[in-house]
Amino acid sequence: MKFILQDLKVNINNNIYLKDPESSTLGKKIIEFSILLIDEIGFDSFTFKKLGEKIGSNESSIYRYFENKHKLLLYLTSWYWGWLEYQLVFTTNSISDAKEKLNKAIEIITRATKEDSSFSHINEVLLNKIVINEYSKSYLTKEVDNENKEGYFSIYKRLVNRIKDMIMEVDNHYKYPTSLASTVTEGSLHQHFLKDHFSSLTDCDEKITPTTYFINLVFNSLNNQKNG
Amino acid sequence: MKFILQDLKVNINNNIYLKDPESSTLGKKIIEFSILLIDEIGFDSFTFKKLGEKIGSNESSIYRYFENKHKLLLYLTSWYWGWLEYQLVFTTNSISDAKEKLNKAIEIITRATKEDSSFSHINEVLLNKIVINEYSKSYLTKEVDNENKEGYFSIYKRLVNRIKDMIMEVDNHYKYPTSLASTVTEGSLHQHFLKDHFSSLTDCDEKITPTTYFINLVFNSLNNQKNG
DNA sequence: CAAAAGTAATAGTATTACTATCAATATTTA
DNA sequence: TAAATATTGATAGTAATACTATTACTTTTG
Repeated sequence: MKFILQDLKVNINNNIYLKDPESSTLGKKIIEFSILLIDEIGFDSFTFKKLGEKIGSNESSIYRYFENKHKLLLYLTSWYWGWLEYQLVFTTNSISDAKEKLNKAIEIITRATKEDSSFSHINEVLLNKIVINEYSKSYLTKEVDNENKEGYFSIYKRLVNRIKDMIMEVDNHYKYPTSLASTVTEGSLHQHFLKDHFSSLTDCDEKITPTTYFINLVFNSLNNQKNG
Repeated sequence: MKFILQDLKVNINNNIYLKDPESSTLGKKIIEFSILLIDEIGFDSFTFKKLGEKIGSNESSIYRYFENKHKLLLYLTSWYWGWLEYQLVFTTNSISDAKEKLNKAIEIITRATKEDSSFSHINEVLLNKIVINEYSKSYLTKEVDNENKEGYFSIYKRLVNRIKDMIMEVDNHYKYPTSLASTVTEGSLHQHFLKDHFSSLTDCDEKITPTTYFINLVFNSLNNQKNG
């Protein structure tokens, strides 16, 4: 898997950036160190000036790649969801049994990223943490409808849609496959957050993972005589 | 119900404010118009200066009530959850059947607020919208652990805990009552948001409400032979 | 080797997020 | 009712943020 992922280039809507960060050394540095810095100080305190200091570059150089830090967050999170989607498709592709396939899919989207694939400038473990802590901020804005129209969230939407399709493969009488898919995707981030900061609001801990919980939740709902 | 709610004073952790906004006319004006203004321009663009202009008061006067806008958001959302908790307790109190009780509880926490009770300076319909759009921002911060220790989220935690208890009353063998309770509470806000901005990520619309979806989700999981 | 592209440095603006001071006005209490 | 006290408003000021513009230097490429 690692070998194949080496050639992965996530296709990100090119209106999110002004200049493709993958196209230059500075661009890659911006991505690499923005992940480290956002993880370190949080997105709210993160500024292009601080990032510039960190990479020994000028603030104005960073502005040539991204209009503002919001767009950078959209870029990072899009990359993350694209990376997850790749794993999802790659891993579940060969599974013919619908239940087994869905089971694997839930596992992939709900697990914590534990290993940095280390071939690239992107630290996936930290990026996963950033998505848990900051993703909501990318869409809880007054501009969300415009940005959605522009296609800034299309990778995420495609991912949720894939889960929905797998749910329907298991039970095409279940009435809420889309909501269930979005509940698992977003709810997983939330359960991870609760585990780290509000342990009294979750059953998840070292033993019980969000994966365990969500697999149980989903399969309880599917092919269940109560759901009709 | 309205009559009783008239005397409601939600008990908010007094470290959230510098001076109790309920204690003066200006304080109440701050609460009343901050709800209108945040709904109008969003929390990110909201500033105390703009609020001051709106209520014909000085920026510095508002700073005497709240340290910053983050604390004001904590105040508003705490009030909202306290108000919901009151409704929950009041409405479910007399119900003896555990399933019926849980059903009613889910209804209360997942429904959209449609009517402003209009007795007070607080517009609950708009406040509900603010909670949907902005609540996550109150805890997705680097300060969350300290603020949690200070008790800034205790009303929310107590509410989720009440749902958890009701879930356990219905099925005390179910393994994830706390996660299910937090999934419903947070997931409900999320489904409402999706309904308004990402309709392709939810089955909820005018006909299917988040209430319908979550009641189905919860009762499929409880007393289900698969859940063991 | 010259042109083009990319990057850095500097400077500058408007806004934000406050703090401090003092005067004016209301309210409380002796 | 006068004095004391609390509350609010006005003004000013600071440091940081979120940019934009210009110019010059450096590297790549044709």
